[in-house]
Amino acid sequence: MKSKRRTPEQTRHLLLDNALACFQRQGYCATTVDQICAEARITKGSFFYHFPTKEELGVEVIRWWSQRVAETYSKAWQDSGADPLQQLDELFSVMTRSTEYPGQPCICAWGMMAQEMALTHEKIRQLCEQEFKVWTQHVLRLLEAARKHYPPSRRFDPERVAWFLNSLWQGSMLVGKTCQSPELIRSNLQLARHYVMSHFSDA
Amino acid sequence: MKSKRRTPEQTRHLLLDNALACFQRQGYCATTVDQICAEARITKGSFFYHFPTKEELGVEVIRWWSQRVAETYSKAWQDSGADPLQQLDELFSVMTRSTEYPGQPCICAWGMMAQEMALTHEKIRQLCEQEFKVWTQHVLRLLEAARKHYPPSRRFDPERVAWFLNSLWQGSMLVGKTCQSPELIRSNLQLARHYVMSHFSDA
Amino acid sequence: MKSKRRTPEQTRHLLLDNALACFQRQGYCATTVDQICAEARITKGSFFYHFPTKEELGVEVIRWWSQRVAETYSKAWQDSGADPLQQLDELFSVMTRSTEYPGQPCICAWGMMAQEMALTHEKIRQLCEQEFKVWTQHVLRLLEAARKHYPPSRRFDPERVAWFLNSLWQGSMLVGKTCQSPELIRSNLQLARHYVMSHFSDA
Amino acid sequence: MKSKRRTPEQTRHLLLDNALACFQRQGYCATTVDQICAEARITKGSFFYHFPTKEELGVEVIRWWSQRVAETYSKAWQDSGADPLQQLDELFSVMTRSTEYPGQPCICAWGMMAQEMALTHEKIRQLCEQEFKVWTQHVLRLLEAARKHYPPSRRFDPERVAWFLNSLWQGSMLVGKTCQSPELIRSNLQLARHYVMSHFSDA
DNA sequence: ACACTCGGGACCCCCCGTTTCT
DNA sequence: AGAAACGGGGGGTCCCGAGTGT
Repeated sequence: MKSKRRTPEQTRHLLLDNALACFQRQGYCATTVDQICAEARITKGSFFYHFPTKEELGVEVIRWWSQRVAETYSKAWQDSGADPLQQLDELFSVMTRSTEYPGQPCICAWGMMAQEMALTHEKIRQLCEQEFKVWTQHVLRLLEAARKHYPPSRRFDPERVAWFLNSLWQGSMLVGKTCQSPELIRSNLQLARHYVMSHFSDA
Repeated sequence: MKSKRRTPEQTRHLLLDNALACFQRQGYCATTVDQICAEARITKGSFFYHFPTKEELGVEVIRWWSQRVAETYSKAWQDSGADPLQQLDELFSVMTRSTEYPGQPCICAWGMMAQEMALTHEKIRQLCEQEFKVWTQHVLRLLEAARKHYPPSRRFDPERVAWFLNSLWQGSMLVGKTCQSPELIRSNLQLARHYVMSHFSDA
Repeated sequence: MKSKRRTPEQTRHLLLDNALACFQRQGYCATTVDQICAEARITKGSFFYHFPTKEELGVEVIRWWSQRVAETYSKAWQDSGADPLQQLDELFSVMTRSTEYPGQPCICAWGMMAQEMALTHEKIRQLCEQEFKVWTQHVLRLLEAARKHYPPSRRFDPERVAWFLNSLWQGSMLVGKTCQSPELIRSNLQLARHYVMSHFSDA
Repeated sequence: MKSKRRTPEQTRHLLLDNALACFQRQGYCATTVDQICAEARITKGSFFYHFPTKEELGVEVIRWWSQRVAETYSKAWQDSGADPLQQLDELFSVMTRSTEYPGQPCICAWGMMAQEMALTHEKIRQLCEQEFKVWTQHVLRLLEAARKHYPPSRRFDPERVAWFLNSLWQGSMLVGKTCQSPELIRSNLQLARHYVMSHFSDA
């Protein structure tokens, strides 16, 4: 009863992990299937058994990243009945923490894929749009919960604010990477946190 | 004594224009030298006369874009002695207006190049970083001028706010393109404008 | 106690049938094992259980085709003691009839395989040569029987005439397929029939 | 004043020559672009400068072969005012001679391409059909001229006879190659020659 | 014995960025 | 400036075998 070296699922995960890393580093187009295979120590023949085309891999990598995101934000997203402002705080904490991995810059796979392919690969664009929407929806939910529990100091549209945060977050990662400055991202997050909190009369 | 159809400079500009358009649409890697030449109706031999390598073209396209940006923002950037808050307003107007070209999405060449190449092409990264800094510096100058003329309603670091705006702007274009929603960008700009103005007691 | 859907022999026949059809349509090289399996609704794993290599399949397909040929010509080939000229007539009838399947052109698997592989796959070549010889031998036998019963109107070598017929038949299928004209094949067969018959003083 | 090693035309001819040889030996599908390039000592980059795709090369090879055929048959085809029967004789001589190159079997590129691709590559099929027609037309012209000058010993349709010869010729090359017997081809040609001549009362 | 999933590597057609020769 | 040539991959396919189950 000897076991194979890898289960098919492990092979698939290996490929997705390495593809994700490559896409985050170099982008989709600059990453070759050969490179992914080499880094995953898997042959191309095997690669194309699991994924029909490179583009389909791109789709799957986006979904793969969505899973990671879900895990990362799980504490902030969960419908725990906790204090909404505390959950908003947790949200910013999660984002801030993801800038603190030493050595590797804070990069969103969705943003990478979307930037490169939004205008040329409709399917990818739609998928990224949807993921952005899901992320925004979570924030929106938190903002609405907060507004219910804390009298807003002024009128505001939670959905617009949620998209504002989404955009700021994507832009921060882009600029932060370009300037090699995680601090820049954290600074932006602080300002954003203050901006968001200022909508609620916490006192 | 027949005159040439194009001066060398015109050829160069033609290539830069077409390369810029391609890079904005598809990104750097997905754009081939052939494609640029075909769209510019210029031969490859001629291309490599004007640009030693594709990467060098990338560098020049970034600079080319910088020129366009300078023209676009000229009214907001200029040191006109005008009212700083009015100039800040003009700044947001310029950005908003650039989302209103029908048919073509609002895309920043710096952001495109930076997203794809920041981690792999050091030279490009540095150039983008610098362009970001220049842009931010202009905003910073406006914010400081405004703070001088209008008593700030609260303490704030103009530089951090300037980078905040830069990031939001980049992220808005990225997300707006992905969601095919220029309105989203404009909404973000409105919120950002309000956020910035709220630092000054305008009354 | 459920019975299997297919016996091994059925599986094998299914593969041979589909391979034959593919080879006739596209030739050996252009046909992939994948395609054969897909059309036969059998997995590749199963394929390589029944045939060690693709080339070996080619060999078997040739034999498979020989069986069909034997059945088709059975009435003309059989040593029935019938009138030789009538049997020669039957021979031409069989060939003519095989051009009349509507929709599918008249193609010989031997000719397909031989044309593609005679110079590169010695084993295939030998097999095709032998099948050609068998076919020719049958015709030769008929010609000799006819010569015995009907005084030849002139001297001729039955073996050479038999090969002549073989070649004409192969060439007719080739040209007929190319010109999408079964009529062309039938015309050739008519002329050939007349040519053959002219050797015998039918009285 | 040094000259280039090859003119572009020479390069093209080199590729066509080698491709033709490969196609005749192995067929279209089994021949790889790499192989052609290697045998022509030309790089792949250069190959695809001259031919957009392999299939387009196939088309050009057919035309290339047509040129050779035209040269080979020039004496028989030409409208020389010579005796038609003598020209028919020359026709058979040309064909017979082409079986006598020692070492290399007598193979027609049209027949090779048509056999492999008639049912799958419509463009190739049409081209082969047309070449077959041209060849047949030449024979037809000779037959009609002969009929005009020599009282036919019996009624016959020259066009059908011409196609008959075409088919026999193609089939002879196919079978002759398979049986490694140029003699077989020559025997067929002799019988065919006699068959054709028997239509005219030469005496 | 028979069937199927998964993996492996060679290589196929084509393209890409680049250089060389006119 | 441009036509032609150049290699080195790029994505994808192909034939086949190893391992597992029935």
